[in-house]
Amino acid sequence: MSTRVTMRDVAEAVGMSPMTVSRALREDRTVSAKTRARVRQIADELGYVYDSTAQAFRTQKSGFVAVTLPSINNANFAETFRALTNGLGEMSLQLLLGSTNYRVAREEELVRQLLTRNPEALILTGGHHTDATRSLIQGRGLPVIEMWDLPADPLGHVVGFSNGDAMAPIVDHLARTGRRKLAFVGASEGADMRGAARRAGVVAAARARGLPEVAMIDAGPAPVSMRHGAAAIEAVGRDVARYDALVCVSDPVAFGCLSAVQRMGLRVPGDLAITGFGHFEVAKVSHPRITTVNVQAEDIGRQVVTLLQGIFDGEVDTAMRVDVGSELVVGETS
Amino acid sequence: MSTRVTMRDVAEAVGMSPMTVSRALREDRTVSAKTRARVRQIADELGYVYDSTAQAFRTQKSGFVAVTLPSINNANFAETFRALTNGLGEMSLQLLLGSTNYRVAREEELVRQLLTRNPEALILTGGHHTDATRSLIQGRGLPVIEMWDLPADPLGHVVGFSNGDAMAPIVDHLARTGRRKLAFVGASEGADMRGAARRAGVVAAARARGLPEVAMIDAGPAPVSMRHGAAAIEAVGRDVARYDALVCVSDPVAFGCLSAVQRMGLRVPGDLAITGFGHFEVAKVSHPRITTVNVQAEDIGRQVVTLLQGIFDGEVDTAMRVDVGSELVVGETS
DNA sequence: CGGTATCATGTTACCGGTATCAATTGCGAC
DNA sequence: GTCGCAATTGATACCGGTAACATGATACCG
Repeated sequence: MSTRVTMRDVAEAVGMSPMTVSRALREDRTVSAKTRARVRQIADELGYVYDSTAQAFRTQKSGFVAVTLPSINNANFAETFRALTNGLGEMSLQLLLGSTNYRVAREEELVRQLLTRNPEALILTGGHHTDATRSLIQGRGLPVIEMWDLPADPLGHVVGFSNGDAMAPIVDHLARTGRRKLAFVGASEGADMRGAARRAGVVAAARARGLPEVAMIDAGPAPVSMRHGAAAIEAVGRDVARYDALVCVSDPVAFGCLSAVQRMGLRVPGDLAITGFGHFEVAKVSHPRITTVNVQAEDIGRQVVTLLQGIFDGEVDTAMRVDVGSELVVGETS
Repeated sequence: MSTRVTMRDVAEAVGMSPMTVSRALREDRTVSAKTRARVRQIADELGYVYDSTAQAFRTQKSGFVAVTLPSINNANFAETFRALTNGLGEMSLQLLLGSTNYRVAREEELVRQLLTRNPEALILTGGHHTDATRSLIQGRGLPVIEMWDLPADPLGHVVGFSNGDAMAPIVDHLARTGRRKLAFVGASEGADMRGAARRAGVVAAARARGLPEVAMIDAGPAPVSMRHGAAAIEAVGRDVARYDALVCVSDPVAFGCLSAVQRMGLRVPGDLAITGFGHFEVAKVSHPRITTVNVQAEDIGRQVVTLLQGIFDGEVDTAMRVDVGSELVVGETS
């Protein structure tokens, strides 16, 4: 069994102390250029691989930033994640990702697990958590950022937008173009809190505009996607024509609805308007293009990075609340 | 500064040694049930959080399995990832994810970084790597699994399918239904090796069936998705009608092509057949449904888990090669 | 030329768990 | 009561880096 190559081995080969090797490999300028080069070369020759675990242990800095996402199969979250990876990578931080499948209980378990890795910050998607999650997080000095939401009672910092408020422009737009009988298509009440907030936003906006009560079309438990939207409309059948507009919880759901409606021979937007949420690629590409709301997923990631930089540099003392906003993008389905 | 709660603190509070606390928290049956319960309770009261870093350091087992994916914004990879998360979670292993953006140079950097975390296994998507990556990996005892491909010269174990061979049934199907003038729509030569393999598979199959040379429609650098497919077809314009069939590198690209073609007023499959790859949701839901190839992304994840179990249990000595296959799914676009 | 600043390197201890082996206790059998 | 064995618990060392401080060598100053 060839035991692994450590700094000590490199040091011995170089004829210097482990400390010097450590410094050399970290580009410490107190080590002479000559020594540094020699250490590098010999480390390579021996196939030395640095042990981040030991470093994390000794320095009590893991180099990890923990992130929870409801689902990794979501273009918007993926974009945020990519922005985080890039931004934090430049700060030599590595993302430790966990996916909650839209369940707060799973989130709790995940946070528990992630915390044992001693992350330097915790980034949660959404603002709803179990009490246990909250108490797990509180009290440690750990910076916490909730994103993709603007919770009323945040755990720490917040970078997001109001899922409820974001729906008002859609309802406005539909009302202005003469639609009155709206139906909301989304997941069943329960796990997806951002979806629920959007639903509530639609209901409130419709009331404010004096529209009739919004009908609810249930697409099943979260996460809901294209096929759930299509199946929900198929279940409703041609009765769907009794609505003026389908307001969907997300673009994939909207696309599912669009396909199902087209399949029935109804015309969009002639017979029925359809709107989505999230500015997913499918909304931009589909025929007709789906009216949606752009939430600037990438910007959320970038803002989180900026915020974390400020936190690590000690420039942030109070809990920040960044509203990245959202904007209506009118397509061809309304 | 309230220094963190350690096992020693818990031990002191309980009035026992840290060793006993360690055992109690790990459900070691040599600790009496009474002691275990007391330790648990006091640990909770003190807000003790276990330190996996210390454990990883001492035991030299990180509890990590490193995974590289080309892109996390891909439903198929996401499905594999989910299967891995679930399966490995049951073995108390945590995934350490990195995304390569379809670039082998980025993969090299990523592998280097991941290896410093001392993972217990390394799972790579695809079978093409830089020489440096290969030499980084070789020689350590680390189990390596390449997935989503069947490389000729594997690094270790393999769970995947042949991207080239998977295209033959598509070409067969198109040829049988009278299509002769095929065009392949995919990323430019370069980064995406699985895409290139698919392209080569189409060219080879077309030759074998005596079809005319396959035309190439370039959708730009990888990763290519819906909008790149659409843009590529828009660039070609109505000349696209000179082809019988568009064979696309993936379902999202196929969907982009479909939309663009429909937008031009051409009929699918009347004027033109379109095929995709990957059995993405969009292929099942779009109107018309896209003919595609099902690659069983989830099964790949499950097989990798099974394989890893075998490896950790010492039941696997030789390099395994698991072909999960693929199957044509005929839709309405051909 | 002595004294001090600067640069390069070394020594020691320690981060928080756990493997290993030793010690103690409890209990039934004889 | 004593012995033997199992059931518990404890003591010690160690995993591989690096912070903090110490040391030795060299340069530079008046």
